Amino acid sequence: MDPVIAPPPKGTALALIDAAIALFGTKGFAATSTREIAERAETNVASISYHFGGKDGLRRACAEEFVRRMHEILGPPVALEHLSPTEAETLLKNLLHVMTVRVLTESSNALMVNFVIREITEKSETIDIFYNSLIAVAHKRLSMLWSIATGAGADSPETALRAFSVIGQVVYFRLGSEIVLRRMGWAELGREQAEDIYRVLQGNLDALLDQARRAAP
Amino acid sequence: MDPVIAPPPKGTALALIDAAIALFGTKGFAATSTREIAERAETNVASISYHFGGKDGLRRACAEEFVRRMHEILGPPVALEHLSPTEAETLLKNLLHVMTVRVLTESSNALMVNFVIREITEKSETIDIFYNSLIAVAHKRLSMLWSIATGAGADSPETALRAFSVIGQVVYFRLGSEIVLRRMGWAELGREQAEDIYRVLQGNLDALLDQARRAAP
DNA sequence: TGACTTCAATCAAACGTTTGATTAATTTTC
DNA sequence: GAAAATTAATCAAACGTTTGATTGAAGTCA
Repeated sequence: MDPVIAPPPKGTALALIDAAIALFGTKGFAATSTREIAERAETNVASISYHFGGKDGLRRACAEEFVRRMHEILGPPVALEHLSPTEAETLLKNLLHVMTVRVLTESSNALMVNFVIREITEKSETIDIFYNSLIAVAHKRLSMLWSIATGAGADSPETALRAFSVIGQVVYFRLGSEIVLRRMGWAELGREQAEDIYRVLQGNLDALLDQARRAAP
Repeated sequence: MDPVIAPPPKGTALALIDAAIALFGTKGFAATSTREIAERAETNVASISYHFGGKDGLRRACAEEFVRRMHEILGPPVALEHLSPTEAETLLKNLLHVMTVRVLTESSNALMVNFVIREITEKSETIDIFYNSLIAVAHKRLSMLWSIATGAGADSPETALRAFSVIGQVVYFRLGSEIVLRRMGWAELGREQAEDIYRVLQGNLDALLDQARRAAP
């Protein structure tokens, strides 16, 4: 089931992946030329074919690298079974905070998230990579935490959709940052602004938790 | 301030715009060739230069067409000043329902939204068109309704961010539909599924309204 | 007829990929 | 342990194709 885990790339291969993620994230896959990637990685175009078999192979390698880094951020899976509702709520808010602040402010993460969303909307073949080795896991964990914190069914469709709606808020602030900046009169989306956003999202989460607990105490 | 409103395109020009929105929405601007657009519009490539001055001009025309159609959907601006909180809440839910169902299920709208989000994340020059003639207006209306329904300050940063977070949920289900379909085990995102999603989003909205009213009655 | 629109044909530029040569380690052979 | 052979990696140059744009002729409609 689990694919063979290739060793993390180093040297030129890694430089190409870093350059590609940055460029794919800002301009999109099709709009980025192999020459541009090679130039940014300070190597020759032929390196792309040599290391990854071509532009598509590099795209796939970027997806795998993204998954690898996300797993580092998320850390090893925590045993959730014996958490109290209060503990689950704390973990839930921690998760939301990490997602909000790191995704919105760290430019490397921001570019990676841009890249992933593009891949998803373009229905690229890399979706399988993201889905199987990241999203399914992360969404399951989120649903589980929600379930423990509120008493709702962990596998109910409603819980699943609710978890997506929470993720969706964060993703939107990343994608629509250009719009948000204009509307808010912000010059940049830095730490301060991300905390402002988190405060609102945490308020939303509190409201949802309150409601859910009243419905299923 | 307001740009001169050109007459809505007809004939070949309109066919080109329709074809372009569909292709830009599914594959992205850079990945779509002018030949492909012309073929879908059942005309010659040269028509693009003739009618729009080039591929970039067609992109701009697509943005303007999107704004035009959105204004048709939203209808003429309603006077909001004398609404009761209950009326405002009803309008708010209507707005959310229209956004959710139409954006998620009508394929033409879905493609248009995809196109717009791409334009925004690519920081295309068309952002100005969307922002000035649509987003600023829509967001303001949403904030105003929220303000009337809850008593919160209409122009406070918190209200503005809250409005974005509500929009974000809908946008995410459009962009991430591929992921959502897999997780939910759905074969398609049709009317039935959109209503499922709306039920959850309306629940979210109810929770937010409750909380806001308790905070500022 | 005359203004508007569409057409096939053509262009230079940019695209992803491939090529053969070159270099510096690493392994094999005696 | 030195010489020979193999491998991994990088490079400049060129490949054939596709790109967006342009041209001048042909068609359309009032």
